[in-house]
Order: sequence, then structure tokens, then C-alpha cells
Amino acid sequence: MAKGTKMSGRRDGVTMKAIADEAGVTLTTVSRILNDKDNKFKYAAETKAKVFSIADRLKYRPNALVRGMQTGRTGTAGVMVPCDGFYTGIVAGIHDVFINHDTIMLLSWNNRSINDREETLERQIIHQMVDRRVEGIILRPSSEEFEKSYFEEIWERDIPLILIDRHLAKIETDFVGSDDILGGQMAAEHLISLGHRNMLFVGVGQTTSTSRLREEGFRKVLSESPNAFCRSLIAQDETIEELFLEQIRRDDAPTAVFCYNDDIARKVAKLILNAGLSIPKDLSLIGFGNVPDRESTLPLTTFEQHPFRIGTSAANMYLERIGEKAKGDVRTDIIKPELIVRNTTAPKS
Amino acid sequence: MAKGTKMSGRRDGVTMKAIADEAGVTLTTVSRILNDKDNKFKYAAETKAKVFSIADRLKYRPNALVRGMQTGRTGTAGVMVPCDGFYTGIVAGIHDVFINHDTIMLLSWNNRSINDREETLERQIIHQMVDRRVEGIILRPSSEEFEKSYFEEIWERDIPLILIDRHLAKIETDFVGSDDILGGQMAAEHLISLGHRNMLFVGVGQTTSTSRLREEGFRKVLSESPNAFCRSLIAQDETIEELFLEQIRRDDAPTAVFCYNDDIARKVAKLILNAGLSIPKDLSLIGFGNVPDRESTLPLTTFEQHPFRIGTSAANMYLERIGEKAKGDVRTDIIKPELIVRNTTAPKS
DNA sequence: ATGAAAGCGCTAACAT
DNA sequence: ATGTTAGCGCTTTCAT
Repeated sequence: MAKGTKMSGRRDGVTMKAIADEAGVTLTTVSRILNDKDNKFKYAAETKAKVFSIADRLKYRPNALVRGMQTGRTGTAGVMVPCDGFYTGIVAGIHDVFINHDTIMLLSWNNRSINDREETLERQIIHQMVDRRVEGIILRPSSEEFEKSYFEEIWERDIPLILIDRHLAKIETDFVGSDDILGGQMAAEHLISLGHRNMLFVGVGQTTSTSRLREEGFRKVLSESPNAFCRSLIAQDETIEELFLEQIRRDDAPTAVFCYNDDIARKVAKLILNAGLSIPKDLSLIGFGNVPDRESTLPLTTFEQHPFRIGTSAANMYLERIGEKAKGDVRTDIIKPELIVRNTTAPKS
Repeated sequence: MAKGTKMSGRRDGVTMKAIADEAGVTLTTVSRILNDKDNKFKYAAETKAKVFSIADRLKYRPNALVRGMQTGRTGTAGVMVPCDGFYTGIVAGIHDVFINHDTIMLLSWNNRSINDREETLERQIIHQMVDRRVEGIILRPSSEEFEKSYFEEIWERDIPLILIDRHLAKIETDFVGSDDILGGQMAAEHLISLGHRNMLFVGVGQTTSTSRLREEGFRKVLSESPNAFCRSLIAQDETIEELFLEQIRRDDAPTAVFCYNDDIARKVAKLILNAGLSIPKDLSLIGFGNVPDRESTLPLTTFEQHPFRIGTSAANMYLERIGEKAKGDVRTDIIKPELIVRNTTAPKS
């Protein structure tokens, strides 16, 4: 091997240099001709044709790593969301916008519950994205706790961040999600209109914005309705059965249950049926999310959140952000959920 | 601006150079210390400590673009699959393996039907991945037609390719998927054991390996069972209703229907119920995939394909491949589907 | 135990 | 209408 030739990893097969040599022009010429989208350069038609045809014949593909390093424009976004049917819809929306803007996503799931391992994992994922110089990040926070999180790492590097579905507790950020308060209100209005007054909300507590806000909207309407009232219950795998049964065995048991999401609603449905009660005859039930299930026999009254639209909106916000130099004001898009009445709600008997 | 300083896009904030300067060592030293996983270099403990602490304080993050360009190891994989619940499971499996091997995926969906636009789109996606120098690609082919496809572009560059779910027609490649023949056989055996003899297969034709092989296994068992026989029908949105009704109105109408997937099975179920027949009393019905649905009232007898396992297997195959220099023999992993008997199959009445 | 220097493939400023 | 040159931030070879 000739002196001065240093071997390292994989060398690209066809480079601009190779095209330049074959065309008898310089590297620069090739670079400019191949990248000249808006016809800024006045190269001879002949030169252009030659370069294009050689690039074509050699099946040249630009090295986006190098280009990204040079220009800062990698055309790559980081997306981190939980792995389920709802977020798949969001990712589909993001994808469909990106595909028309030469952008592709590095995808990672942040699935599991909030614990140290999860925190470590998410930080690792953010690092993977940052290291690859994503131009921005779209994510669903697994925790509202800004302090113990990796968001600083993103902000410090001035990487645009779009949050979806869940707010952060104290921080204003670009955000796309559902109108959870309105959703809660609509749930209450639906049940009130069916004659229910004694209700139960099943959620996951105050630290998850989606649960908190749905409960807030729900309670607001009930508080304005004569005689209506609501108890609440925190759905945890270990305790939900006992706590829920306790509620429906009361003398003043609720006649309607509003659950924070479909998953919980389906669990609750099982508990109700196992207790020998029937839905919606004895108890009306509403979920949230319009999420599919494998073996349900019970078409759930629920809320469609239009995940695809959440995705397209987030992607458009992303594209606007990375197209700007300045920071600008915080943007939000709050999408109205849609009540879908199926078979689990009925007039109070 | 000083002469010789050329401005281009975003410059990285903290570089190895910056660390080196602050530590009073060279760039090389920093590079080696920061990358020295297996303790190959014998730098003074003091030097190491200094470099690490500065990197830490400055929140240094390596530029993976540069590293990828240099070494060919980008730690990035391309994944292209359709967007639905089944593939989300596969992607989850891939993800969980990758996360433990410092690998992250560029994800894109190849959703829609096979037409020119789709072909263009998929080629564009492959280019996006190739340009970013993915080390390998995992994908579900949208078409079996190798000729009219972009696979050459992948092979020509010696990028390892793992196919999932669907085979290519004439080409041997690394592959992970379900044992579709066995699935078809199991479906037939289940129906035979329930007393059915007159069956209908609803698929998407011979050019999709999953449909073809499921039908093949199904027919094989029936051909070995006395008096059993099977008609087939191609499920296309426009014609399925008419064709299917034609079948169930025959004098010798089938008593059991095996559908290529759950989606079609659910469509067929609606047609059956609309025709005034009941499931499984008049007609038994089997799907494939164990895919969730939003409003089903009919827990479907179907096959679990273990998408998560398909994903982990594909990811492991991927990692093996990119860890090798040589090409080696084609690898395959065929995963056994599992019959899940729910409420849509019953003894022939 | 450390450094110097070449070079990866490209972009962009500065020429003519 | 095209070329020259200096980088980008790193890895790797070759020295000492």
C-alpha cells in the first residue's frame, strides 16, 4: 500500500471525486451541479449533462453523513414515543409529512413505567439521536418531572423539541395533543344527558397531564350540574380490583364510570362483568383513545383522538422550527377529541 | 472574520479539539481515551481522568456522522415495514434488541398498495437510508417482483438485507417470518376436527407469499382428508362482497371459511352477518395474525404470529450479518404460528 | 505514554 | 463558467 494511504473503515464506492475525474472537471463542479436545485449555477449544459449521466451510470449516492456534518442539515429527526396502537397512528402522521420533506426519523420507543432504568434508557436514546445530529426531536414525555430528566441536554444544544400528548409540569414547550379538558367535559355531558348523576373517574393520578386534565374537565361539568358528583380512583395494577369493587359495592354506588383510557376501561369492564353486573344496563362506561383490542366483545364508547392528525401537526411544527434560526414563541396545537358512542353507555335505568 | 475561517452550517459546540486544548493534550489522545473500551491504550491514569472530567463537564457528545464516515460503523439500521399493529409488534422486537447493541433505526412505512407511486416512494426511502449509510436494512417487501424493485441498489452496495414476513419470488435472502404452510395446515386440521369438509379460502392471490403458502398448507391437508374440498376467492375491496355472497348462496355452500388475515376475516364476518347467517353456528371463520380491532363484537379464532419474536430474530440476524465481513449462507428463521381458538369456530351443525 | 499528520467526502468562501 | 483551497470533526497510521 502506497505511503500516505491510510486505511480505515469502509470507503464509499462512488464519490464525487470519481465522477469529477471521469468527467474531467473538479470535485467542486460536480458538487455544485448535483446539488443545484434552484438553478443558481450557470454551468454549461454539456458539462451538466456529462456529470449527471456519469453519476447516474455509476449509481452515485451522496454521503449524507458528510453533508450533514458540513451543513448541519441532516434531514433526520428523532422520534421517541411509547409503543402502542395510538402512537403508531401518530408516527404514521409524522411519517407522511416527513416523506414529502426529505426527512426521515430515527425512531425509539419509551415504553415502560417511570423508574431509574427507564430514565437511563431514555437518556441513552436521546444521546443516540443527538450524536447522529438530528435536527430536532419529537417525543412523548414519560414523566412530567422536568428536573430529573434529559430535556436540558436537548435545550442546551438548541435542538428544537416538540412534545406530544403529555405536557411537562412547569415548562412551556411546543406541544401537540388532545384537548383533554374538553374531552372530560364531553364525557360528563354525555353521561349527564343520559340521566347519570353519580359517577366514578378512574385515572392514573395528578402527575400525568392527560389523566389530570380529563378529570378536571369531567369534574367541572359535574360541579355545575345539580346533584351530580364524582368519586375518583387511581388505577394501579395491584390495587385496582379491590378499590374498584369497593366502589361498586357501596350503597350509593356510581351508575357511570369514566376511565382515563380504553385500556383501563376494558379492565374495568371485566371487573364489572365478573361482579355479575351488566354494561350498560347497570353501569355505563366510557374510555378514551379509541384504541383497538384483540378480544373485546364490547364496543366501547370512547373518544377518538385523531392520532394521525396529531402526528401531521407535530411534524409540521417540527419543520417550521428547524427552518427558523430564532427561537420564537412557544407553539401549541390542541386537537378536539370526538365522542364515539358505542355500546357501553345508556340511559340510567 | 479572520481570513481562512470558512463558515458553513452549524459547527459542533464541544469537539474533541476543545477538550484536548483544555487538557493540554492532543486531539489524538482525547480520541483514544474516550473510545478506549477494551483498555488497549496505556495512558496515564491522570491524563485519562482529566480528559474524562473535562468531557463530562463540557457535556461532550461525539459526532456520530464523522465517526460513521470514518469507520463505516454508523450504528444505524434502516427498517421499512407497513404501518399496522402487527408490524408495530415486529418493530418493538427489533427495537428491544437494538437498544442493547447501540443501534438505532431509521424507520419508514411502506404502506399502500403496489403501484408506480409506491415503487417510487420506496426507492426514495431506500435512498434516504443508503445516503445516511445504514449498516443494514430490515424490510417487508411490498411486492414479490424482484425485477421491478430497488433491491439491487441494496445488494450492489453490499448492504445486508433481512426480509421479514414475505418472501421474494426468485431470490434467496435472509428471512424471518411465520411458518405459513404450517399455519394453513393447522387451520385445516382444526376445521376438519370440527367436522367441516366444505371450505372456502379467502386470500390475496398467488403473488403474495403469505397468502399463497397459507392456502397451500390448507389445501394440502384437505386433499388428504376424505370428502374435504376447498374453493378459493381473491379478496379485493371492490369485488369481495359480490364474490363472497355468490359462494355462500351456492347449494353446496361452504361451512367454514379460512381467511388470509384478520382484516379480511372481519370484513367477511360482516358480510356473513349482513346476509342473515350466524357465526359460528352457520359458518365457522378463521383469521390470521391475532390483530386487534376497535369495534369487534366477535372474538376471532385466529393465529398468533408472535411479531415481537419475529422482530427480535430479525434484529439478531441483522447484528450477526453486519458483524461479518464475508457474505455467508442465507439464513432463515421460520416461526411457528399458534392457533387461538375463540368464538368464531364451532362443530359443523 | 503520547504526538504529528494524512485523509474520510464533501461544502463553501474566495478566487479567476 | 469553472477552479483552488480551507476546512468540518474525527480515526488511524506511523513516529518517537
